[in-house]
Parts: sequence; C-alpha cells; structure tokens
Amino acid sequence: MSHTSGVRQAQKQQTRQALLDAGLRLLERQNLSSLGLRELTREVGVSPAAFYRHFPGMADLGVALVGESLGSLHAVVRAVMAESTDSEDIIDRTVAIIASYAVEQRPHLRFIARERYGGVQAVRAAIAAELDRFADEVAAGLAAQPASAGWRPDELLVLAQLYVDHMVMTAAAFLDAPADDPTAHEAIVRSARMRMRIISIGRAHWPG
Amino acid sequence: MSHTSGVRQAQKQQTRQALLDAGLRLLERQNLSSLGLRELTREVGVSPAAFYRHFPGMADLGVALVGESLGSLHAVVRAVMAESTDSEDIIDRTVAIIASYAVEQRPHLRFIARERYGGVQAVRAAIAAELDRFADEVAAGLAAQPASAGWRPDELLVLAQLYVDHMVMTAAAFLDAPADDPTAHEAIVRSARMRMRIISIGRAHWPG
DNA sequence: TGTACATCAGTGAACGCGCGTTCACTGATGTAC
DNA sequence: TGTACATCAGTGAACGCGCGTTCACTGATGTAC
Repeated sequence: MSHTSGVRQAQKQQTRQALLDAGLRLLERQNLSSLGLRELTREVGVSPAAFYRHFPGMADLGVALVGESLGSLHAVVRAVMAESTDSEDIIDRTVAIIASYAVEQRPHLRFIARERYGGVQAVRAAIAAELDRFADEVAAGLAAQPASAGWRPDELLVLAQLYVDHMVMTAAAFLDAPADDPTAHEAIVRSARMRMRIISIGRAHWPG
Repeated sequence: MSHTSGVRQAQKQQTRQALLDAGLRLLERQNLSSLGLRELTREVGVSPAAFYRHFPGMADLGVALVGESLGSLHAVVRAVMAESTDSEDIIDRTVAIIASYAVEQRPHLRFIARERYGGVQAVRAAIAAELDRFADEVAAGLAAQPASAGWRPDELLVLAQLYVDHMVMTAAAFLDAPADDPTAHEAIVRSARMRMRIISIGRAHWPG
C-alpha cells in the first residue's frame, strides 16, 4: 500500500478537516486576522501545538478555506455556460445557483466576502486568482455564443468580469439578509434577475 | 463665548483627529478587529488611557472613519447627477471622480472595502447605511431624467443600486492595482467606462 | 486685571489574562524481516 | 504470524510578551466674581 493511505493518514486528514470546519464556524463572526490559534484548537479539542502539524500558520489555513469555498464552483460555472441556450434561461439558472449556494454554503460565502479585501495578503491573492479564473471561464463560454460575434477578446473579458462581479455582489446581498427570511430572499432574487437582464440587454445592443 | 470653542476644545479635537488619522494609516495593512488600542495610541504618541477620552471603543472609531470616508461624497454624487446632461457625459464624469477619489483617498477607500463585510457589526451597518443613501440619491437623480419615463420607483432603485455597486467595484479595482502604475490605472478606467456603457444601453432598451 | 475654584484631557503605573511558539515526550500506526 | 525498530500526530508544560482596562493623579484651560 502507498504511504498516502492507511489509518494514520485518515486520522490526520480528519483533524485537518476539523480545523477547517471549526475555522469556518468561528470566521462567521470575525476576520481571519483576529482568529486566534488557541481559540481554534480549543474549538476543535486538540492542543495548540497540534495546529502546526497541519498548517505553518493561519494564513495557510485561510488559503485552504478559499480552495474549499470556491474550488467546487468552477465545474458548476462551466456546466451552466455550456448547456444554456438562450439568455433568459441562463439568467434564471445562474441566479438560482447563487441563491442555493448562498443558503447552503453561507459560512463559506461569508468567509470569501470578508477576506476578499481583508488583512491577509495570501488569502486576498488566492481569492483574486479564483475570481479571475471564473472570469476566464465565463469569457470562454460567452465567446462560444452567437451573440458574441464581433466582440474582441478583451471586450468579452470585461463583460465576463461584469457578470462575475455581479454574481459576487448578489451572493453578498444574501449575506446581508437574515438566513430565514423568504421575503427578503425573493426580493434579492428578483433584483438580481433584473440587473442581469439589464446587462444582457446592454450586451445585445452593444455598442449602442 | 460658547463652551464648545476655546483652546481646550481645539486641542481635544486635534488628538481625536490624530487618532483617526493614525487608525486609517494602520488599517491599510490590517482589519479593524485586529487593530490594537495600544498599537494605535503608540502611533499617535499618547497614553493608552487617553483613547477613552475620545471613543468608548474601537468600533466607535470605526464608525467615525466611515463618516469621514463617505460623508463628503454625497454632495459630489448629487452634483454629478444634477448637472449632467447626456449619458456619455455622466459616465465619463463618474469614472473620473471615482478614479481621483481612489488615488487621493486611497486609505479611506481601502478601509471601506475591508470593513464592508468585516468582523465589526456596527461598522458594517454604518457602511451599508451610507451606500443605501447613495442608492437613494442616484435613484432620485435618475427619476428626474426623461429616460426614466415608464420606470416604476422600485425598478429605478434596482438600477440605482446597480450603478452604486458598480462604482464601489470600480473603486475596489483601483485598490488591487499598484498606486503608481498609470497603465493599470488606465485599463481600469477603460473597463469601468465600458461596463457603465453596457448598463446604460441596457437601461435605454429596457425591458428589451 | 487679579484671584480662587472648577473642569477635564492626558498620564503612568498596575492588574490579570490569553496569546503564539518551542520542546521533549508518548503511544498508536507502519514497516522490515 | 511474530518481533523489533521507525515514524509521526498529538500532548502538556513552559516561556516571555503585549494586550485592554482601571484608577488616582496632574496641570493647563475655563469661569465666576
């Protein structure tokens, strides 16, 4: 058997995941830069020194959380961009995905919003890199659509960034609303759809 | 003479302002929730206890910084909305204002971006309130334009929020770029103009 | 103008506390034969 | 299968340190007469 399997590896992985989970929980109410190493290990139930068996420092745990939060979304984005046919359809799908992500992955989302411009450089860089990748993927999806005829690549990228920024902002809007308020939730969904429609109409009539 | 004037008041005000200035400086590299009271008073050159003569706690200093950062912008926004004639004009003016604000008030802007979803509830609320006021002012400006005929008030508010969010995001984009890189600066300006044009065209052709 | 008292911004010392990091250790898991 | 040794995730004690907050104080500024 490879040395990457076995009971010991599995147990180590379990503790590592417990640190990430506890971190995400504690970060709902504070910034990464004010999260204490002792506070975190106390929450998990291990000794402070155990932390160093998994991460060199808090910034590294933060970067790992970025991957956990955004990594799985790339496949989703590509799938939506690929299978969607018309504009109205892609808007409804996208808003629905953001809404369900905001409900189901609320702590991850809060973490990303909080640290996107937060005080930890490595984490900011990791988030920016993921968002840039999203923009590239959306730009590639847009390029494959007939409506993009006559658009230069750099123009398509600006449009893709506009869409991505809009998705991020919609996601952040869900954070401001109470988690269990269906009325507020619906209002955000409606306003997000309208904003995306405005952008899509602008795209269709570009350059005016 | 009123008891609100005099040498003593002026000196107190001076120390208070020194605390705000030092806070803004230190907050360029960290979050409000990790800014230490001793760290701050050390920077200013007063004793730790002096802090309490001016603010009950760090959160209150944060709220004061929000007012300092965004308070003066309301007049600017209203002025631009009022005097602008056509769409192309308003876009160039707005982007130019954001660009100059980003250069001249970089620390204020960084503070707002960092704390908008940061770990201090009172500061988050203060920022959200200011941004809501901006949206209201922009909505009022839009309502006065002929292009808004047939738009419901709630639709105008969504559009205004889209514009405000876009301004905030453009401002944040300047933060990611080096302060002294004219090429990067110009790229952000061009992309911001294009995004605003897309939105304006979408508005003109609404509802499609 | 001069005097006596009041106000209050800023001081400096003290406090108890939790922090991050280190280190030699333990004992369960893994490996070689 | 059994034995002897190696690995290494997690421990627990120790360290020095800077933190936020309190308090009685000082002395310049303000006020009343």
